[in-house]
Amino acid sequence: MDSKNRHELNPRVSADCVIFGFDLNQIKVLLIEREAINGVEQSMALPGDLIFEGENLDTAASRVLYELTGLDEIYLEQVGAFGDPNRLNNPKDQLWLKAVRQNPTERVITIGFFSLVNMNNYEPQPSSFAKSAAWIPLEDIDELAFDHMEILKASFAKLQHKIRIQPIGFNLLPHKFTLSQLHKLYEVILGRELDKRNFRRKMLKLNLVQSLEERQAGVPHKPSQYFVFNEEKYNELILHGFDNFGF
Amino acid sequence: MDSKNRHELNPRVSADCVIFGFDLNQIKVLLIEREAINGVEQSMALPGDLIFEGENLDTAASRVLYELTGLDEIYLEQVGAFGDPNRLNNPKDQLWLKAVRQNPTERVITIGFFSLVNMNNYEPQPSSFAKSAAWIPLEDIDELAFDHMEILKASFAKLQHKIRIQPIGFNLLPHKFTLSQLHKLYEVILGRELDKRNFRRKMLKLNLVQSLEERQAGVPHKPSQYFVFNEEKYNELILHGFDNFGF
DNA sequence: TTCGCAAAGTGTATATTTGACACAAAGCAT
DNA sequence: ATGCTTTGTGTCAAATATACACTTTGCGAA
Repeated sequence: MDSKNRHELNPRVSADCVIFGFDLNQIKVLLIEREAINGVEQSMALPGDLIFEGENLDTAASRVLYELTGLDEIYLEQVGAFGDPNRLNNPKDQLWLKAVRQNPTERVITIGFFSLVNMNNYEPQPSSFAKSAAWIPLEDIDELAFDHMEILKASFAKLQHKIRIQPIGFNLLPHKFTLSQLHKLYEVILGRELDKRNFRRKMLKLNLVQSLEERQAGVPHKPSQYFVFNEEKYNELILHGFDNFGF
Repeated sequence: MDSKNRHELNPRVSADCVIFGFDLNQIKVLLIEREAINGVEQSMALPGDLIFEGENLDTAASRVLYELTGLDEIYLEQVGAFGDPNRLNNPKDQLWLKAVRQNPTERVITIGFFSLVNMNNYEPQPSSFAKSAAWIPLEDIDELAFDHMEILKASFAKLQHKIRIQPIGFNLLPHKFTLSQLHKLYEVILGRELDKRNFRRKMLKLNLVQSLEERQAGVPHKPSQYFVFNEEKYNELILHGFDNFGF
C-alpha cells in the first residue's frame, strides 16, 4: 500500500441493479437512458440509487427495483461491491456528474445486484430516477456508464453459474410456460445448444415442472403442453441433497 | 420502503477478512482478540480495517492481510457487502465501539473477503490492528463481534462451493503435500467422507498434481509420496472447458 | 529379530448418467 | 389435400460414479 493517503474513506454508497428479462428469444437488460449533456450523448446506465440512512443494502435494491418497475417480491441477489477509485473517471461520466451532482468528485461505492423478472409484468416507462428506460438485448450492450459494464458482466456470469445449480430460471418465465421455452432459456443463458430430448428427460425426471391440462392454442403447428414450476418439489429435492442440474 | 428517513447514507467502509488455514486435520480461522472493556470480555473478531481514500476494495483487503500476517500474494476473494443498519447494535459491540471510536454510532458498511493461506507461513502475533491473533478451529466458533459470524458463514459456504469447481484448496496446503492430506482437506471442507480410491483416481486423472521423487520420512508407516500442484495444467484444462471436479 | 501397528497404495465390477441421433404427430395456412 | 413448422418421443454406446478389501512399507516395541 502506498501510504501517501491514509485518510479513511467516507463515501456515498449506492445500489445498482442488473434487471434481466427474457422475451422467449433472448436475454434483455433493463437500462435507463440519460439525457445528453451539452449535446454529448450519454451512455446508458444500470438503474440505481444512493442508499439511505437506516436502510438495508437489500432493501435499497428492492426499492430501486420497485420505484422503477412497480414490481415487488422479485428475485434479487447481491453480486458484490464495486469501488474502484477511478470508476467515475471517464470523460462522459465526469461531464454527467458535474451536471447533476452537488459534489461530483465524491467517491461512490456501489453494491451490485441482479434480479430476474418476467418481462410481461412490466412495460418500460419513466420513473422517479429514470426519464426513460428500455429493455436492451444483452448482446447489444457494449458500453455503459461508470463501471456498470463490469457489474453487468459479473452479474451475467453469476446468472450463468447459478442457473445450473438452482432453478432460478423460472423467474424469467411466465407462470405457465412450455418446455421449449424453458429449453431456449437455458440455451441462451448458457450460450450453447442443449439436446432437446436430453433436456426434457432431465427436467421431467426431476419433477420440478408439473404439466397442466392446457395446451397452446392458435399456433400453426402442434400445440405445446403448458407447465408450471413446482416449488415444493424443489425444496424437497434440496433436502435430499440436490445440487445441480447437470448442464 | 418506509420513507421516514431519506437522508443519503454517508458511511465508513471497511474490509473484513476471513482467513482460512488448514492444519492437516481441521479448518481454522485467524481471529483477532479484543481486550476486555470494563471487565467485560469481548468476542473475537475478523481482522479488518477501514478503507482509505483512493484505495481499492481489494487492495484494502490485501493490506489488512499483509499488515496482520506479513503475507503477500495470497488467494483472496470478495464475498460481498454487509451493511445491516443494526449490525453494530449488540451490547458488547456498543461497549467496545464507545471505548475505541470517536464516533461510535456512525454506520459502517463492510466488504467481506475470504483468503486461503498456508498456515506454516505464519505464526500468530500482535500487529498494527490486533494486540493478539489466534487460529481458531472453525467448528469452535459460535460467536463473533458485529455481523462477523454472518460473514464467516457466507465465506465458508463460498469456499465449500468453490473448491468443487476450482483447485483453490492447494492454497491451504504446503508447496509439497501428500494425496492423503489433499484428500483430508476436501473431506473437512465438504463435510463428508470421500472414498479414498475414487478421490485419488479422479485427482490423478486430471493431472493437476505432479508426483515428486521425494517421499515422507520418519513416519511410522509406509511413507507417502509427495506431490506439487501443477498450475499450467490447470490453465490448460480450463481452456478445454474443465468445469468442476465432480465431488 | 520379529511382530504389530498405522497409513499408503492399488483394481474391478456394477449402476447411473450422459450424449448422440431421427421420425411420427398435430395444427394451421394455402 | 398438401406443405410447413414445431412438438414430442426411445434406444444404444460411452463415460462416469460408486462400492468395496487386501498388500505394502516403515517404524517402534517386545
